[in-house]
Amino acid sequence: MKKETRKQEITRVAAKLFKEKGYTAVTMRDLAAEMGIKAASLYNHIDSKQTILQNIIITIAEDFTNGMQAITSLECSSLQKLEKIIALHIKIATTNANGLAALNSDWMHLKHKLDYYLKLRQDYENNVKHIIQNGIAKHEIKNIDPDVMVFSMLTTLRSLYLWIPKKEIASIEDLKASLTKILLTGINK
Amino acid sequence: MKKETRKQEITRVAAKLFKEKGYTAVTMRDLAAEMGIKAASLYNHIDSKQTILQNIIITIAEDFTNGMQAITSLECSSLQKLEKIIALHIKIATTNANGLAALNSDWMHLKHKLDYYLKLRQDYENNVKHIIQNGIAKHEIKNIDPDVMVFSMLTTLRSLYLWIPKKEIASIEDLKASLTKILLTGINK
DNA sequence: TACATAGACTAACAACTGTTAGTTTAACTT
DNA sequence: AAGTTAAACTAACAGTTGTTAGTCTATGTA
Repeated sequence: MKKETRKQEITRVAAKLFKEKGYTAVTMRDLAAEMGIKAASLYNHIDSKQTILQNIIITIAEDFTNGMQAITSLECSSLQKLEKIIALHIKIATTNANGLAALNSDWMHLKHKLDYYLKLRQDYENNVKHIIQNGIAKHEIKNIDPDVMVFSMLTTLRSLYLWIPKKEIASIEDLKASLTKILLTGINK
Repeated sequence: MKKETRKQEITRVAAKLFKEKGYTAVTMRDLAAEMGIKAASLYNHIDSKQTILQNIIITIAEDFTNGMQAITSLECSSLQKLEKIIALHIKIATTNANGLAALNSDWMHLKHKLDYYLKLRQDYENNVKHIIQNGIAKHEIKNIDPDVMVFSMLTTLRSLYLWIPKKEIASIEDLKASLTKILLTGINK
């Protein structure tokens, strides 16, 4: 566990502020004050406000993409894959709740990387949908509108960052169990 | 159906812009341009940017509160009440998707009415939780952590505004049916 | 016709925005 | 001891922000 660089510290603190007030509402002076320095000093470490947002969001989006890649290449049932997806979301939400907040609320403020982000997101959703469609075809999953299933499941999982910080670490396993039961037995055949 | 006043028109257009970019990122000049007038002219109709946000959010929050009050006073099973709650969310999301977006993303930018909003929201959540707890006590609902159930159900319902505008009006009834099945058979005993 | 009103306009404000330039200071390296 | 560097600082910039004051114009009413 290497010591955090100043740049990483700024990114982490920025994510926290973005979660509280949103990207646009957080000024570089706010961020500097939270770091205990002046706004101009931030620029010794980072290029711009925009690249802070980029770093936060793209890092997480790629975490999801990599996680999904691992899951799709598994040889297991659709339900088991969905279970892995739930675990992936819980993992990332516990690791980086603040960053997830920025991803969920401020992605539209991305500039250069907006299209890239949207592609990663769309690919991810398509993967979830294919897993569900496969499950329906193999009679593992109820024959309900797959779009509605994807929506219901992903909106819950995408909001975990709001929820997890309130729970103690010990109960994360319980959360995973409850959530799996709620999300999957509703569609399990 | 009375004709929309200029003030209502501004509120409606503001909600649309707030949905796209968020409250802070939308300037009064943006809003004026969308209305086809100059920023200063807006002030012939509204008091401030803040009161626009207030009107949007508090109106909807009170719609939810009133809807919940009607539901809690019903004499029916817990599952039927939850079904009514799903219907309430779909109703409001179809009526005012843009306003819901502002409520979900920009409530923290409320000033005078922030505490009032938070109270309405907390009361609403408590009501949902009580309905679920009652259902568990009466063996209508599976004995899973009620907090996780409330979270899962409400985050899905609160995100409907993102989803519904993509669907045609004809399929809203289908959506309601699918969503009820997904959300309720997962917890139904 | 005379008048009142609604609703647009221009001009301006003080405060705040992200960012740059140039400088200082304290800690490591040689 | 001398030199280098990381990382803070002050000062300032050009543009943007919400909002106010005062003015003009068309429409409806007496």
